[in-house]
Amino acid sequence: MSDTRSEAKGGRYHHGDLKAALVDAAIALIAERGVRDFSLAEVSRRLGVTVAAPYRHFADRDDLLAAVGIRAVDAFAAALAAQARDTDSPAQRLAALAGAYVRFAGEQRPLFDTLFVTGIDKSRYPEFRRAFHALEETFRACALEVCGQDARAADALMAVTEATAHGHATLLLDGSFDDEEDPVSTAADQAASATLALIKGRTALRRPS
Amino acid sequence: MSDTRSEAKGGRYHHGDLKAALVDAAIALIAERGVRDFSLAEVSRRLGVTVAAPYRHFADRDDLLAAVGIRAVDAFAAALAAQARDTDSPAQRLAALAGAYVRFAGEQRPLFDTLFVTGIDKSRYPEFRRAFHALEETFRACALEVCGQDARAADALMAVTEATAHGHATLLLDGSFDDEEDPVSTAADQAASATLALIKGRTALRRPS
DNA sequence: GTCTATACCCGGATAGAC
DNA sequence: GTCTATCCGGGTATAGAC
Repeated sequence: MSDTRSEAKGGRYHHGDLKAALVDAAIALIAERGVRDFSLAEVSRRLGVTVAAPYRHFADRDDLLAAVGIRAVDAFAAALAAQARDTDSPAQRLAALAGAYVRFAGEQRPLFDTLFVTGIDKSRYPEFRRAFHALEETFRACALEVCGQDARAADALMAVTEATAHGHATLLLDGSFDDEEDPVSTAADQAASATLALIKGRTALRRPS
Repeated sequence: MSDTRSEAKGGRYHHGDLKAALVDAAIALIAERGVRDFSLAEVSRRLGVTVAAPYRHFADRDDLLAAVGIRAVDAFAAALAAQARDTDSPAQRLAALAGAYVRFAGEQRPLFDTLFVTGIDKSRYPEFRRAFHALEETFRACALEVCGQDARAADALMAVTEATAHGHATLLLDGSFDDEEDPVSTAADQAASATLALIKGRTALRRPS
C-alpha cells in the first residue's frame, strides 16, 4: 500500500512511509497470531527492516500498539455511524447499532481485539477515553429517541444495549457461535433481536440516579 | 495451605503436595499480574522451587494453566448452582443467575480470566467442553421454566441471557463500571434487570430452528 | 521428587556508524 | 532514516546428579 521504496533492491524504506507501513504490518500480524503474540521484532522482520528502525517512529512497543488502537477506534466509529441513518424506527436503529457492533468485532477482529484485549494505557493516550466516549454517544443519542427524551431511561437502555452487544461480540470471538453456518451474522442478528426485546421490556430496567 | 514440607529448612516440597501448591500459586500470580504475565518460572520462584520441579507434575506450561481452568470451571458452576434455588419465580431465578455470573467474574477475576482470556486448547482438554456445557444447562433449565417448556423459545432466551451476562462481566473487568461506588454490584444488578427486561420482551427474540 | 546446570529462543531497547 | 552490533532480561524445556 504505502510501500514507497526509493530503491528497488534491498527492500529499504528510505523516504518511504515506514510509519504507516508499520501500522499496517502490525494489524496483519495481529490478525494472524493474535494481539498477544504481537511483537515489534516480528513486524520489523516482515517489512524487511531492522528491529532498530521502528524506534525512529515510535517511542516503544506500546506506542505502535496505541497507533493501531487509534485506527481501530476510528474504524469502529465509522462502522457504527453508517448504521445511524434516519431510516426505520428508533428502536430498529438501536437494534441495528447493536448488530453493527457485533459485526465489526467479527469482521475486524484484530482491530476489535486491539481495543479490548490489549489494555492500552488510557492515561498515556487520553485520546482514547475521548474516542470511546464518542462511541457511547452514538448509542445514547439513539436510546434517547427510543425513550422519548427521558434521559434517565435512555441511560439505562444504552448501558444494557452496549453490554448485550459487547457480550455477543466477545462470545463470537471466543468461538461460541462456531457451530453456526454464518457465525458473524448469527451473533449480530441475535444481538439485534435481543436489543428489540430489551426495548419492549425496558420498564424492568434499573434506572441509575 | 497444602504447604506440607517434610523438612523445615530449605523450603523443599519433598512428600508435599507440590502439584496442588503450584495451582494455588498460579492463581495467586494471575490475580496479581494478570493471566497474560503468568509464567511457570515465576510460580516456581514463589514456591521456592526450581523451574525444573513443575515438570514432574505438569507436562508443560499450558498443562498447569489447564489445571487452573478446571478449578475455575468447578467454582463457576458452584457459584451458579447456589443461585438455582427454588425460591422466587423462574424469571427472578434466571435474573439471579445472570447476576451471579457477573458477580463471579468480579469476585473471582483470576479464575474467570483463566476461562475466557487464556485460550485453553479445548481439543487437548475435552473435559472443558463438557464442563462449559454443564454451565449452559443451568441456564437452559431455568429458561425452560420461564418459557413454559417451549424448548425453542427457551434456547433463544438462554442464549441472549448468557450473552448479556457475559457482556456485563467483561465490561466490568475492563473497568467500565469503575466510576461506581460498588462496580461489581452495579454490574450484577444491571445484568439481572436486563434479564428481566429480556424476559418481558422475549416475543421479539429470534427463535433458532 | 527435587536440584544443578545448561542450552535455546525470543523480545525490548540502545549506541554509534553510514 | 536505517543498519550493524550488542546487551539485557526472561521464559521454556531437558539431562543427569542426588
